[in-house]
Amino acid sequence: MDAIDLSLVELLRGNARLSYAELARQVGLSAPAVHERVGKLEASGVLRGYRADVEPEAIGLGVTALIGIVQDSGGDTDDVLDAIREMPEIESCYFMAGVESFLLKARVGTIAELEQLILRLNRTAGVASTRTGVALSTKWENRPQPVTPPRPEAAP
Amino acid sequence: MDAIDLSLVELLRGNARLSYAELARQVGLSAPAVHERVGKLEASGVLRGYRADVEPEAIGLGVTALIGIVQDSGGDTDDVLDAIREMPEIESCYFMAGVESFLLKARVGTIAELEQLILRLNRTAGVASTRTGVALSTKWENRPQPVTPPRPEAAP
DNA sequence: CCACTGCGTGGACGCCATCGACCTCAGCCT
DNA sequence: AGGCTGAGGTCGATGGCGTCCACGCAGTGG
Repeated sequence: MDAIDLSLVELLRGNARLSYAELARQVGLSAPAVHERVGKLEASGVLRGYRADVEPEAIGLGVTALIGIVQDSGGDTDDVLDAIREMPEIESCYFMAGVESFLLKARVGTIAELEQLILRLNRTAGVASTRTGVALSTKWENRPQPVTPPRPEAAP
Repeated sequence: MDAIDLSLVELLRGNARLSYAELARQVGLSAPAVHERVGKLEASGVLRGYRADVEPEAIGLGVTALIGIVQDSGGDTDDVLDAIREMPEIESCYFMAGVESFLLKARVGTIAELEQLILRLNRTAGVASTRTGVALSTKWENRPQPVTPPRPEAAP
């Protein structure tokens, strides 16, 4: 992970469809060299994939909600997690410090579907209660941070 | 936005680096036809961009926090929004129903940086208070929903 | 009936991805 | 010192891909 790798990651965060030739020009290497570096970044898990950023409303997902989950005392966290994982509407899942064990981001088409989702969550074994807030609008999402300050790190 | 467009969006959500030729094979059209369709989807804002999905720890962003913002009574929402927008650590920003006007997702390198960020937010004009929860781990994030059920919609 | 428009195909051509051969340099062993 | 070795780069070749253009083929309105 040197400075060139960081540049590549940065460039691909901004536009994942850049060609290797274009990346090569930007970082001042040859295309095969960039090809190999990107391959290694993928293999090492730094680059986990490439996703199109889609306008949610365009694909029928106009309702966004943030849902906090309070666990039953004695409930198994992994069981709850497995149950949540089976719900495709849950786009993100964070395990949190605090009273609420999980914070979920869900996207559905309608408020009625959100209601169904919340009912399903409340019915899930290990879930004591939920608290959901509806997003009136998404101002932005997954904005890539401009640069990576070279954080001091132990050399391998 | 017909079924083929939906397939293209779906395919690109799964892997934004698929070639037009590969997309063409998958949807049963020629490469130029796919090229044109994708171009129109981009122009119409359905496809907003293509992002590499990066392991945050790998680029020095190991701390994730969710922050709720309560506005001052009488504070201007847009002013608060503008201030938030200037903070690069805020990756997502939702305008919410409820006591907290905004729900932010922030990523920073260290707890110390998070502290600084929270102080900055509390110092921002129009912000009455903040409430932040730290994510102990991110189970998953921005998982693409499997398919889009063809939701009934008014034809333009 | 015919022109127009939208949307597709097929062909052409230059650029790109990718492979293999080779180069260079640093580190290390003898 | 000298040479081995491995990492990581360039260069050149080639087959596939992106992209432009001309054309075909509905469906539509005058």
